[in-house]
Order: sequence, then C-alpha cells, then structure tokens
Amino acid sequence: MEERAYCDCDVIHEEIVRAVKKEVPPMEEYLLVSDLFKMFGDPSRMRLMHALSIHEMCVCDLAVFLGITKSAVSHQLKSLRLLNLVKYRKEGQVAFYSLADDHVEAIINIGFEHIRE
Amino acid sequence: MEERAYCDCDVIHEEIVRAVKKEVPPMEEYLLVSDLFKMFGDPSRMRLMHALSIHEMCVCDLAVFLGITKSAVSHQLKSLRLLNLVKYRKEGQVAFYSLADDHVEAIINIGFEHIRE
DNA sequence: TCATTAGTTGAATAATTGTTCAACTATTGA
DNA sequence: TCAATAGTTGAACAATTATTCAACTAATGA
Repeated sequence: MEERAYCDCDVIHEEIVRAVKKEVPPMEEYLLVSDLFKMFGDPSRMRLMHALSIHEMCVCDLAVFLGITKSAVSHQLKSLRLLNLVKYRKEGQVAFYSLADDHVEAIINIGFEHIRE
Repeated sequence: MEERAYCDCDVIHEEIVRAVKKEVPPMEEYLLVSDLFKMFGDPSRMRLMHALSIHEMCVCDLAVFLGITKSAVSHQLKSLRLLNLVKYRKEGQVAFYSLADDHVEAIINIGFEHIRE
C-alpha cells in the first residue's frame, strides 16, 4: 500500500496504472528531458537558437538582435552550453556561438511544424 | 537608427545581424513555439504525456501515478488541451485522456534521444 | 431523491526563472 | 603600459508558474 506521495483520490483502473508504471523510465530521465525542453520554452532563447541555426553570432550581435543586455545573453548562453545545445569558438575577444549539433535544429523545426499545422 | 529595444552594446557584425533578421519569422511565431515547448519543460507534464503515450488514462489514475492532486492534474490537462496536445473521451463521469496527435510523441521521443546520446 | 464520486475552477502560495545592474576578467591596439 | 571593449558572474528583482485548498458541477446508483 501507501502508493501515493500526495494525492487526494483512489486509483480507479489499477491494471492500467500498473502497466504504465512498468514501461516508464526512472524519474531522473524525465528531469533531464524536461530541463532540455525548458531551454526551448522561452521566446528569447528560442529566437537565439533559431538565429544561430542561420549563422554563428557573437554575444553583442545577439544582444542587439534580441533587444536585451549582453549580460542576459551571456546567462542564457551559459545555460545552453551546460546542456550541450550551443558551442563557441573564440577569435580574439570575440566569442562566436553556434548550435552544438543537429538535434537542436531538429527540435526547433518540429516545433514550428506543429504550430503551422 | 534606434535599433535596440534595450541593449548595452553596439552591433559588431552588422551584415550578419541584418541577414539573420531577414530570414527570421515574426515574434508571434516564437511565442507560439516557446509556449508549445514550455509544456514539455515540466517533469510532471512530461511524465503525464509520456504515460498517455502508453495508455489512455483518467484524471484519478494520473493523480495517483504522478503523486499530485486531481486538481493539479486537471489544471495541467487544461493547459495541454488548450495547446491541442491531449484530447479526451467521456464515459459516465470518467474522462479518459490521450495524446492529441503524433507530433506529441515525436517531440517526446526526440527529447529522450537527445539525453541518451 | 440523495449521497457519493470524477472532474473543474479560481484564489492563494511557494518556487522557479528571465532580466538587469554593477563589478569583474581577458584581450586588443595605440 | 594603459585605455577600451567583449564577455562573464553573482546578487537582486520582477514575472511566471506549479501546486494545493476549498468550493463547485455533473453523473451515478442505491
């Protein structure tokens, strides 16, 4: 017993719940996946990543493009870097950012596809 | 001039910014896409949708499965319904929810793919 | 007809998060 | 060697949002 963490009702279709539970990956994976999609869940970051899918850009250019401070851009880029969604090359003091791999563009595209259905 | 909404630096590579601006869809679309991905950016909703990809479920079952209240589940389902990510059929007082279309599962899959790379 | 139960809704609360500000580092060129 | 500039960082603030609670609706069956 003691099935629930916190819940105000009884399970109605026990067989279904049991079957689903058996097929489902551990919580940890959901945290990773939702952290991934969180990055695409903000308009600024979305525009940023989409821009990088067109051309590599430096922090200043992105700041002007997005209409926010360099600092804000840098914070966002750090999050994106931590999740391996963007990478950069440095040329003097200028950091040119680009998308880390094809998954990023694939996710962006499937998103646009969905809303244009 | 007066290019920036709010920005603390000058554009360095004007040609690049101009070129990117030309290729980019209007802000409105980014808002829609980021609202879409926002739905996948929460672990509870992610688990909820993934569960529905395995089997249709009612609100009570989902509440037990997720370990949150019926109310919380219902609020989440409402958001998902508004974005056409889930649908339901009613049988008596029981509402059986399921995924609205294949896009949803496709997005979930590409997410898991990415984190397992 | 009435008690029970599945689900919804709105308000309140707690937690998360996007942005700015100010201070800092590092690199360039004069 | 020093001023200027690209970028980063941490703290603070404002806005968003996930959840609970309490009150409600609708459908069932006794």
